[in-house]
Amino acid sequence: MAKKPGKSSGERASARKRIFDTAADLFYRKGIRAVGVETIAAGADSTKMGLYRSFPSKDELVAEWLRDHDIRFWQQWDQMASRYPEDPRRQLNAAFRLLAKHVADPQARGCAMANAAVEITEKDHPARKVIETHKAKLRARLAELCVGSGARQPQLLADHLFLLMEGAQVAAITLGVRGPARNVAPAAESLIEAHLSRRRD
Amino acid sequence: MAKKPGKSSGERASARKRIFDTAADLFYRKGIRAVGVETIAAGADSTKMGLYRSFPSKDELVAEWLRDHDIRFWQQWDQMASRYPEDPRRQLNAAFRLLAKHVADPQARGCAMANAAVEITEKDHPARKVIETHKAKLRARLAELCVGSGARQPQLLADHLFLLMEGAQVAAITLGVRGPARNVAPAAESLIEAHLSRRRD
DNA sequence: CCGGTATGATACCGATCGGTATCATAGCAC
DNA sequence: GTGCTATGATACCGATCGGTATCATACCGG
Repeated sequence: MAKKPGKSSGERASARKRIFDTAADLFYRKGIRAVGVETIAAGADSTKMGLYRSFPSKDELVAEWLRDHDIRFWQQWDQMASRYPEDPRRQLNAAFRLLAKHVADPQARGCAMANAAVEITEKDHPARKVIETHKAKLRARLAELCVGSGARQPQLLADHLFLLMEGAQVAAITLGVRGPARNVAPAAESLIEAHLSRRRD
Repeated sequence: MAKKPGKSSGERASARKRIFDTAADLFYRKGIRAVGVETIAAGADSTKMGLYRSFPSKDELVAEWLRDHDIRFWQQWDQMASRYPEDPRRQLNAAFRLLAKHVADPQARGCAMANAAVEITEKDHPARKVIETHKAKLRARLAELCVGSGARQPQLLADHLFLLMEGAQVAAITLGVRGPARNVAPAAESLIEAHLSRRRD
């Protein structure tokens, strides 16, 4: 059996959890390659040896981080979707409101997955398939909602919306919260409407 | 006086140029932090010392690379624009065709500026203002064209198109040429049309 | 009390990082 | 020729990289 906190508040989390959380924070804020394992360990009040007792390598820690990000992402997504059951059009809308909220946070620095894809160029890095799977799933889920919304060309609309999502995240990095990123929701709305209205007649 | 090649073909370029070109290639393909100065020098058939005779630091070399990228980018842009004088609508169209061609190249790995923005998190890095200036200018030029095209809300349309551009570049990295990136041109067309047509009546 | 499990501390490994100092040489202008 | 400029070669610097080995200790369930 693992740890049962016993008393609730003052309990110190496991070294593994502290290291993982610190790594997640530093990787996202400073970048993967910019953060060394020693820095992570120190930030977690542990040591490099402590890190390597819980994770086989830095590369695997990175992959672990992104797997966790993927899980949390879809938890949020499903929770959002469950608020508008049987209404894919509203789910689409809610997804973009969620995204808009995220890119409006001055702390935010884009999408962890996409940023990792930029930094990691080795094709055999364990994080690469995590990233690709995540983004492929996002594309597919968008397509589902576009089908459900009755779009004329649902896969095409899904791709358009996908581009907006990715663009908003990177635009938040380069031009900040006052930049184009803050207009991502109305952009999605335009695109959706254009794809729902009959073409001309 | 500087180098006059004299005979045309077999001439070896200056060490500075070889180093610069090699750095540009490696930074783009492998990432900035993933490439050391020694690797650059070796790839240019020079030495680390040769690199530091032409560039004050790696950070400055990076900034120099992005400045050069900025210049070439706007040269291409202006050349494209000059093919449709007095027709901003067609210029917009041409810009997205140019982008579509770029993201269709399997060699491409997104936007050098945006990728650099992801990798460089130090706020005082000399490359950061290059990136920000470049992207702000892109946003402004798009807005000009949207005004000229008679959009109802030109700045808003410009931001929407900006998001598509950034999104296509990053989507090309994560999901490749067969991913959503290849549909960026029709996405732009939808957005433009939606902003040009009267709202409903 | 005993024995595992988790953890910290420290020292170490070879490799690479960005950056510099020094010496030699090749070409070109005068 | 004499210089000056550009370049290569090599050795070095302290710092950090990812990763490991070893020792000690603290806790916790039997």
